[in-house]
Amino acid sequence: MHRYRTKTCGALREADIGTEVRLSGWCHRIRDHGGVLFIDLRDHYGLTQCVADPDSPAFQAVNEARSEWVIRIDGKVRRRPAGTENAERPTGQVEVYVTAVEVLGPAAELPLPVFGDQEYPEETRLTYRFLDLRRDKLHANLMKRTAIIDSLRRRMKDGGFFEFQTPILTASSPEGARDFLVPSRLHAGRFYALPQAPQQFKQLIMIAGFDRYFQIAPCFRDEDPRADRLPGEFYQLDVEMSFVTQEDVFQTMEPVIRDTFEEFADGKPVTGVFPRIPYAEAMLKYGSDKPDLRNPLVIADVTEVFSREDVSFNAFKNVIKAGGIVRAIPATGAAAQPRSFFDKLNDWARSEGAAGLGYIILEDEGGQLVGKGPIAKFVPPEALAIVAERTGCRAGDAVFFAAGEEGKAASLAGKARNRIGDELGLSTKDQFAFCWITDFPQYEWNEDEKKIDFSHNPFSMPNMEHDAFMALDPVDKDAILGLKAFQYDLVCNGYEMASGSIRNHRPERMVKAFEIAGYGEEEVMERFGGMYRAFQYGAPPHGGMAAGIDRIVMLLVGAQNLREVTLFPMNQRAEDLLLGAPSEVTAKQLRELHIRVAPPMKA
RNA sequence: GCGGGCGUAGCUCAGUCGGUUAGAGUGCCGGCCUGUCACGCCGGAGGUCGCGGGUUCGAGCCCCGUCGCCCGCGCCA
Repeated sequence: MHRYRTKTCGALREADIGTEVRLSGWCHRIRDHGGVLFIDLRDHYGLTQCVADPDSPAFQAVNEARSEWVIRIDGKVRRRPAGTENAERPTGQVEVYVTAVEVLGPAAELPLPVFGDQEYPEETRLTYRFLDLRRDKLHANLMKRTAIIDSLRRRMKDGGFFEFQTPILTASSPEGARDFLVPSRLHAGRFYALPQAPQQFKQLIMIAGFDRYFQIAPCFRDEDPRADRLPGEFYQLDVEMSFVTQEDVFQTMEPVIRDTFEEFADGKPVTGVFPRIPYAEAMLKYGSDKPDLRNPLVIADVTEVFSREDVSFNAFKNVIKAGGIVRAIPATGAAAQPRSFFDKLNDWARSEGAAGLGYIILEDEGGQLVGKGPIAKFVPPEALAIVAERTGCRAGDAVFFAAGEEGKAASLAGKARNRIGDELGLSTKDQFAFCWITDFPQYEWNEDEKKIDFSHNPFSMPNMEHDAFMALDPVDKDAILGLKAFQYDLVCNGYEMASGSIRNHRPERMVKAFEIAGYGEEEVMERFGGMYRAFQYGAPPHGGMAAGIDRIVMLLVGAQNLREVTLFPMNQRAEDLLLGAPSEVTAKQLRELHIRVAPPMKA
């Protein structure tokens, strides 16, 4: 007989009745009836009810077992007495009558119960992550994660992609986030960096001629986390293809993502053909470059309406005079809402730093559309009709207005759209609503530093014919800021799921692109010398994307936080509470690395 | 760095207007119980009310400070 087990705790069925088995696992629940004693023995595969009574030679030993002890039991499989079967468990028709017990690993009193689905504080959960991971929900989430990654990997391989491993110790890179640095022992004062993404490597792989690359790649960024952004490290499905247009990337990756979602969505609908929304349109209609398309509300621009002579609402007129805009957010059916609904949204807008959210309630009076509410009296019927037409609103609806500087008003309108949709229950939550956001601007204006910045990825290809781009005047701000790129995001339910671009693979165009953003040729050589050199020697047109694995899993298991789909996440302050990272190191280690610690001065 | 929420038994929480010895559930320990599967019943142990200071006859509760965690902002091409 095997030292520990002949069957797992999820295996026994009626067919096994009468056989002698050996099981090992954790004592999940113990029910002591004095004369008869039940232990639900748990392992990765399931639960098996084990029974002992005073006739069993193991009765005393079983009696001493406690929650989460790891024990081995020997026994005989038997049919449960009629009426005591448990239909909820695959093993529920049978039980094991215990004849021998060996304690393999006793457990102290638990700081975190494994049984039940109660919520516990993050700190406790992370400190005792190994216990937390034993719990049903988390265990299932992590298993789903591995299944999803298997599925993605299989689909990529079936699509003709090859999986490569790129370096983890690499050079500090040009991406926007802060790098994690690793001091070099052999080179005093120099540092490796952990990759924020394998961006340059995957492009070099294309230049090396491997044609189609993918990797389930760890990425490292030293930035503060959010519920949908893990501290420190996360995984991406990183993809790159040669001789492709943006359309090819969409055609290749859309089925991978859609089919994976359909496979794991438990029947929830998944977008069949992902709509493509240009960035500018997304900012107008949804006030965001990651719109939640489960929400049916569509924002409209009504700047023109509030500029009309017959509209006398000076608060908006002044905004428009100062170069601002007014956006209208429909609130379908909101006319029936109590006053507090409108006040709450207004208070929220103020808490977001806005002056407020104006609104008009649309009502029917004798067949005519009339406006109600604080600012309705400034908007005559003709103007109101235009607002109604633009927003698709009718009597019984309400319209909210966000006014201000263009970027701020659009973003406020977007957030208001989310809130209004939620408050009115307009979104069908149980679905996966995808879209591609396309035509991102190549550059954006950095107001703080009064300069032009790359708006997304410095390696992406400007959407402009080569000669025209090379002829661009770097000081022609309007032309530069109007320039679009072959740069795209994949969005699902308001989360950015993937981001990618067709790359700028011509060295002279790369230099030009950086020149526009204020980098001299020398600096480009210094910081991106490897890429620049590679582009000199026959670089194929190429492009790709990277999808956030953790976020995909989070959506598919319905979790609100990435920690629910990560084995050993760090806390909000990027600490590993279980193993104690980051930690201090010895003076010897520091000497070897030529490092001296200079702690911040205490005030 | 900033804003918000939280911090009371191993764990999840309650604690009224500032007033007796700080409670419940669960877990733990002991006892009873031969068919439970969130077993049931009886008893017991278990507290620096995050920490420091202040106001008060009296502080878990009020005030000031501080620490920790989470959420958001900044940040994250």
